[in-house]
Amino acid sequence: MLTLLADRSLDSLSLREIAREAGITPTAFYRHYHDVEELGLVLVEESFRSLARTMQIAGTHLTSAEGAVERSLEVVVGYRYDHMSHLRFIVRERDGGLRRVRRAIASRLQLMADEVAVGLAGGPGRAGWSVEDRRALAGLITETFMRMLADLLAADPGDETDIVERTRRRLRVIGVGGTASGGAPHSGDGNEPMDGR
Amino acid sequence: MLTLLADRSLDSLSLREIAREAGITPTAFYRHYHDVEELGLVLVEESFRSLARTMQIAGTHLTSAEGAVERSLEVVVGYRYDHMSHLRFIVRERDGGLRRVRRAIASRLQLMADEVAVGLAGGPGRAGWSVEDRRALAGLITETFMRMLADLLAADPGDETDIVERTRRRLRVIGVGGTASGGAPHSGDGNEPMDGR
DNA sequence: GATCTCGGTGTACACTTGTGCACGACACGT
DNA sequence: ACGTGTCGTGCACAAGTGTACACCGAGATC
Repeated sequence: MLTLLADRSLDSLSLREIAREAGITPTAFYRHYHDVEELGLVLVEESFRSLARTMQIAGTHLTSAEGAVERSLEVVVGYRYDHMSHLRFIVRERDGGLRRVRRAIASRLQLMADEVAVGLAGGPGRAGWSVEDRRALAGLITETFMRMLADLLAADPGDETDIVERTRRRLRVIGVGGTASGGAPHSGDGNEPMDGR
Repeated sequence: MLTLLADRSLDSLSLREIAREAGITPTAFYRHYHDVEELGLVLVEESFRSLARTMQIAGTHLTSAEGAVERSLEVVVGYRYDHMSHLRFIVRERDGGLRRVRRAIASRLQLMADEVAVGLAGGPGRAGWSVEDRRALAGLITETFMRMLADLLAADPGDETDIVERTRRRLRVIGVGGTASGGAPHSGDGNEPMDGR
């Protein structure tokens, strides 16, 4: 089933195609789901089980100071390999799918980000932050990761390191992982003209 | 045509539907485009003309120090009303559409973000930043705006102010618009209720 | 004036689509 | 042993699909 969704959106799939892929007659499909939409909602649940866990782990990694970005990047990039189909489904349907599927995804993502936010509470240099600011930060982090994952799915293999590198830099600019104080992006780790000299 | 795309993805549209909407026979469609995909590419160009301009303006607003976030938010939120159809198309097809359409969108977005990056160069407190860091910042900003726009399209009217407020906070956490120095989110303004703009 | 090209038409064909209906196999509580 | 669900099948149908083909009127070009 998920192989069908590899390069087609859910609402462009016909019930018959799905049934055929499942090795089943179209009528038998009705026994299980009332709708293609209903199938979609089930897939959302299924997909988020792994994604939420991964993001949680990546988030807590970001609370430790040094090498934080690296480790959480590893976790998320690894997810991309292990759960490609689920990921692809979420990424594709998040903004494009049927309305109820979209809504389901949005609410799971919200939950996911909030979990990351509580994980962030223990982090260094963020003692004085309000709850809302921590949620905003968690939102930025998860969105940045989600963007990376989406880009990785779309890219051909050669561009992967560029994408990861870009994400690394964004995280650093957000102020996580490098210097505990946040703020300007970890000035001084070379590799760029830095136009200062 | 764009009314058709209001709640359907491009690759779920049939050539016949499109032709019907255009008041034309299916065969006549071939005179203009070889493919539905080709139509999609044209729509991408068309849509980005306004979006890129808007984002550019919003970006340069962010370089001025005080009230910066407010003004650029106004610009972007305004865009959502004026070019809803184009926006909807981009948001939906960005991660979900046909491969070539997706690619086209990705490259336009990249260009757009880079324009924002050069606009950012003159900003306060970012004199020492490297080119790459400025690009990362611009990427974060445009992604944050794009997310807001996508969420606005999906939300029902009551939630709009929440979404805008969330975006405001994210921008502040990124470090634009408030204190010139960037860094921790505008610390020192009491903050829990945070009702003041 | 003849000819060409462009954007349009209508018809046709072989498929695919969602869904309704009648039916079969098998597990299971009584 | 027997009803009763549950999950499957096959068949049928009207409607919609992409695309091929032959044709047509208007305007430019020779």
